[in-house]
Amino acid sequence: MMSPRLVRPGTKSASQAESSLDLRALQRTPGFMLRLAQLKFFEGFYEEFAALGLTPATYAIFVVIRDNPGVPPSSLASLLRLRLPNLIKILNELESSGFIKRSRSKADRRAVELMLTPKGAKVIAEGARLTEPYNQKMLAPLSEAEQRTLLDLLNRLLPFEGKAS
Amino acid sequence: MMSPRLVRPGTKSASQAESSLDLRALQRTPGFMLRLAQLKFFEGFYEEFAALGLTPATYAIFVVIRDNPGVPPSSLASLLRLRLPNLIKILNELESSGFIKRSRSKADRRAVELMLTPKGAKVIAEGARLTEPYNQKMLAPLSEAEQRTLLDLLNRLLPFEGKAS
DNA sequence: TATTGTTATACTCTATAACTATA
DNA sequence: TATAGTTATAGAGTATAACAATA
Repeated sequence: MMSPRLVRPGTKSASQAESSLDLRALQRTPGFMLRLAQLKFFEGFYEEFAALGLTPATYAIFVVIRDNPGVPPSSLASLLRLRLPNLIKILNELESSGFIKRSRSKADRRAVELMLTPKGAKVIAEGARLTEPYNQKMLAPLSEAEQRTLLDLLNRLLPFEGKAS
Repeated sequence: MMSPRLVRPGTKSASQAESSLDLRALQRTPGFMLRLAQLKFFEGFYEEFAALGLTPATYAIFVVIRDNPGVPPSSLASLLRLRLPNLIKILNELESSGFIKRSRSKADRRAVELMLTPKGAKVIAEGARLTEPYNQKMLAPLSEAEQRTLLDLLNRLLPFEGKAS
């Protein structure tokens, strides 16, 4: 050991323990706080949905196809803010695993229509049952009214095509 | 061209135009909305701060070192939610570019103390002047009261060591 | 010629293992 | 033995370019 010091053992360093850092500037930085919040939600997601093999990306893909059967990959990509080639790679895996199927549009034979298979519908149905408890766990520090406010503010912040709920 | 149709030209597909998709489930999903919001802030950041060569990561690093001179890499990493090896790589670049300097702690010669050089201090000072207009631009759809509410809710959501403002 | 989907590929970000030096 | 920092490296996520089929 070294000479006696005023901070308790377990702190990182006498001069700059983590708990004594000045973080006020970052706490007032919305972009930084949004990043931390998103990391929290994604880490929690992997824990909660790991058993189903769902990732945040595949969860969102399943939900959009479920609610919009026949949606083309291009719409799905722009909606989820994924580049089309990156989405295609995921769709290839989901199709070869039997969760979705592709078919060619009769009206425009370039276009692809995406559908859930029964297997895919089953997975997202099971995932949907985990969604509420998961969201409640992540949002636990906020009251129900505050949770609604947060969601509303996020919706208003984003330039969505369709109007928010 | 094909036979007449009811939707206007320019829409993606007669059956599933983007603007007619049902997105309500995702809009009620906080993790998804947080991801979109964070993407918006990061894309806006790169546009606004590109001239200074700042990224969201280096901006945050500069701010924490500025407000906490001597902070060790390990504290910085856990604070910014970066893995230490990944932070070290960034610190190496920042040091060899002359923005920060490392020195060994006298009390514990394993520990490194990070400081801004005058060059680094100048960059973050210039960056700080862009911060308010940038945040206002990103948060424009919200009133000032709503902006404060959003920031407050995000702070309350996160298990911060130091108390929020 | 323009659009949809696809492949190939490169680049950034993130994660893990192992090493050095100091304690 | 444990800790702080560092290196090397692998993996995931994201980006652009180019091509095939269809309009």
